[in-house]
Amino acid sequence: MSRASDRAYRKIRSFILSGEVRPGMQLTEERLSEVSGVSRTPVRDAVQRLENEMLLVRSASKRLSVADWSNDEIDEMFTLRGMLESHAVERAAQRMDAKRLNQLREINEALTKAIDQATPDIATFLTTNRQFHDLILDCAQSPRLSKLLPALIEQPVVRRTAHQYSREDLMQSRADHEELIAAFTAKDEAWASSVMTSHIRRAFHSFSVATKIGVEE
Amino acid sequence: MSRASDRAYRKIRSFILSGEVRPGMQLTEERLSEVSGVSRTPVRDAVQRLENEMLLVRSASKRLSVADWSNDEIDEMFTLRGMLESHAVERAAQRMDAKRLNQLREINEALTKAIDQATPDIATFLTTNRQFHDLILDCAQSPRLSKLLPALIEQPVVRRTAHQYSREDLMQSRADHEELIAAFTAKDEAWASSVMTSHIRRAFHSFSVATKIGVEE
DNA sequence: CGGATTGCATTTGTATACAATAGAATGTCA
DNA sequence: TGACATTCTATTGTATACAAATGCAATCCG
Repeated sequence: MSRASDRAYRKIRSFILSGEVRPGMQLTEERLSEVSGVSRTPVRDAVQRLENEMLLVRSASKRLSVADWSNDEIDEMFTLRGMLESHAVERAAQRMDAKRLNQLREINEALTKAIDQATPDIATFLTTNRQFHDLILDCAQSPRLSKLLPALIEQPVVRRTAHQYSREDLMQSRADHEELIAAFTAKDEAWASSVMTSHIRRAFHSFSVATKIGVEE
Repeated sequence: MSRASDRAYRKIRSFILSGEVRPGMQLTEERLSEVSGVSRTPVRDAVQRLENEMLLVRSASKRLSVADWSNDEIDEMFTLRGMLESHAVERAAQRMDAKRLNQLREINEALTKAIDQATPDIATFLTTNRQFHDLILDCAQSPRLSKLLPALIEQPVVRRTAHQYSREDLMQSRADHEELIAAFTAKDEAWASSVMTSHIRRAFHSFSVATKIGVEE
């Protein structure tokens, strides 16, 4: 059986990622403990984790609310993610082995199946896409990156706009993954790194178009 | 009066940074609560913060110990710090104002005084150096960077070897700061960014020499 | 003798009661 | 009426007791 603090963490996190609780909304620890069915102690653990991921924020008076990001913060989030994932992919290229390379290929095949349909299966796309990035992160063998990156990758704003992505966006993602695999096969760190940089920035562009933000009017 | 969890955090943190508790050393929450004079509840808060900064780690069985980093992890820590501080300095260059520019100049004058002596005042050097980087971080106006960077900057391994830095290292740091100020004055982000990149990498080199690590034998 | 197993001691995890504090509401007086 | 002080209330912070889990060592059995 999992720990109560983990259950609370997952529950609150899913509320935020799904958009069930809106950015800026005020929360109380007691309310969260009711919702997640555990006492305030493990809730406080969970809340602190979510604060560190910047999904929750505390006002000056320690009151709790769901984070509400400015366009500048979202832009920077993608920038940082680009820098760190490019770095991760360099490390991964140096440490890649045949077994994991095959796993990457399998994951990307699953991803291909998900989008090669009349109506792309976005949920599966998101899951397999995440698996792909997670496996790379695993290959990078860096505890620090493994701690920092997930908080930049899993974001409510991204999650909520995913279903608006065009087929071209999804196809391009798949192609990027293919190229990454090629770079890994060639053990070419610089190639892998540059592909990842554009992969992430392109994701930001798709996101911007989907949400109409990031374009000065 | 500060909160108990903050007092515990500062106390435990100072033990780690000063080297009073050694890397790899096992700790218990109860022992820490005795040492810091508060109950286990705020100690757990403090410990979670320190875990996030990777100064403390938990084993698979949730037992607590002081982090002990490999050379690879230290190298990467400097790499990440270089990437993030270079990014911070770009943002800062765009947002710099006259008042803060003057503050930077004052801080660097204080730093100069600290090292222009028969025996350089390392403690003051560390303090003012930190002030310099903190003020830049403040100018960058990025909550995310403000959360991530301090954990990369304040590190026990660095702190403990600081007194071994040569006068040349200290003078070079001062010169880097001067150049950063010049870049800020010229509002030249790229200049500022590149200076910061070498500034951090040079710091890693000084550190490596001081500790004899990072050199394959 | 080696390896699994059980029981005990240590340590972490959780619930709950209470203390401290910040915000809101109410009252008071010029 | 409006600014200020004063309760009152809602919320977070802390201590403590107890539950669960983990490591360790003695024990048992092959």
